[in-house]
Amino acid sequence: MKILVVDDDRVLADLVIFTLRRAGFEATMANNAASALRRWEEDQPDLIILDINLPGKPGMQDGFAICQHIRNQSDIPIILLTVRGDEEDIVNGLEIGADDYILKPFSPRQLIARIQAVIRRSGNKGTASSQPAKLVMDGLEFNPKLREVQLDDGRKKNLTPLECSLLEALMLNAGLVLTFDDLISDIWGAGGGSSEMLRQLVRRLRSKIEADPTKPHYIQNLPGLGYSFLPKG
Amino acid sequence: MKILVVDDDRVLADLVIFTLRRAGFEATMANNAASALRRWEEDQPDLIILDINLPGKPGMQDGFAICQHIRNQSDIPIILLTVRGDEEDIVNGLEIGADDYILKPFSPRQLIARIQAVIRRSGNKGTASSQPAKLVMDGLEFNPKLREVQLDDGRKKNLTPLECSLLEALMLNAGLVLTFDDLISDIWGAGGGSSEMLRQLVRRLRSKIEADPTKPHYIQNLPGLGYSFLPKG
DNA sequence: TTAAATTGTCACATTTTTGTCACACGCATG
DNA sequence: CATGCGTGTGACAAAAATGTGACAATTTAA
Repeated sequence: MKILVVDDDRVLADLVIFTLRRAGFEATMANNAASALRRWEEDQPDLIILDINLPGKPGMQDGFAICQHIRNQSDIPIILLTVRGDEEDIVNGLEIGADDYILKPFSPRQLIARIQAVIRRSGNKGTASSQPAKLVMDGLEFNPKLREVQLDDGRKKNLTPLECSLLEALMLNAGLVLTFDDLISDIWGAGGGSSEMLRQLVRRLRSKIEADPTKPHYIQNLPGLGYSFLPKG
Repeated sequence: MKILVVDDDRVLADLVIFTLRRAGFEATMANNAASALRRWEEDQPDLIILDINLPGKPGMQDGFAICQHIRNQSDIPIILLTVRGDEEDIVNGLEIGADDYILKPFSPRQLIARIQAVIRRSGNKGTASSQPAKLVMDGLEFNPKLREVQLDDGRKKNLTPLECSLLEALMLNAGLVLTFDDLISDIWGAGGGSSEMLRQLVRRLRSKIEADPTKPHYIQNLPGLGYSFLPKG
């Protein structure tokens, strides 16, 4: 999975690149519009992270223009970087075809979560190597591709797309606590979702994978914190 | 852990540096805005302590501007230094992204405690793969991230958010005496809390981590002084 | 199109956490 | 001994967080 980071702020771009590489992505960088377009054509990335405030010559290419240009040629996922407060930019960006946005400042974990959410939503067309075919933990076999789980008693259940996202997020971070906000932005992406929706989703997933949803074995709640998959590890 | 101290008052800055180094941190200093920005880029500190009253040329960079600039580029923790009374500055500072503030004058212990609190809060947010930090003392393992303690007999207990704050404050200052007021303002923040609430909290925490809450081993009371975690050492 | 599956919303039950009150206990002092 | 002070304890109420069921809205498939 190759990712192109476009940002005129080298420090921030470096930080993003570092985070991406640590998370196992290939990452390249462009610091201005011209270089961005060149990289886009030469490197053929699978995803683009684009600073919307990219400065351009008057009337010439800036972040929006790049976004539009690329969107006209491909449906490659685009994630916008923008500073808190420029809500207008976000709306514009999403309208011309960006897939998600991230507010600066952001935490590395947020960044990775968003990227994976976007990749998942846009259908995993990339190399299939990024995700393991099957997640198996404590008797629970989960096949995200088939959206199917096999319980420890052998029964199989089909999951809905959202249930899948949730279980995937939880199992990929098994033993750690994911906050409500982590999960919400992971599952529904920018701005979407609510804690109410998450609670329902958790309920529905539990009813499918837990032997007794009243006393959850896999998905546990840490009051005031969030949810965790097999917190004991 | 590298810390950058930005303050135009050299005497105070020296005192802070001295305190930090004694506590095992690397520390560098900047006495004006320009130097602060240079250090920020060159030294790549992990945390910044910033005097909000930093004088700047009219219309040019002062403490706020630096805070904002840095925050736009990174989510590095920023702690503001401000004199008692300038509550407005605090609000402004926190709004543009500072993580905490310390009122001057402050005790060295307070300073270290705040720094560790901020590090704990903002650190560990990193990749989901990072190991949760653990505090281990005299057979008691405390994982603030999971809000969980493991007793010396292997049993695990989940702590509530407030219980966590209390245990955190106590363990980070193990061997020292924390007064009621120290603990109250640490747990409930300025203005909140009461000694009654603290006594209840201590009771509830003891009932979870002490083998015999009647004869507390970890959390001891020093009549007239406050509480202390393992006062003997 | 209908019907089924999926997702979202609302009202309310249940549980967990936190705060408040009343009182007991030890201890020092007059 | 009585009194006051600081602290520990238990019971209970208030508040917050989470779980649940019913049903509406939406999407999907036939």
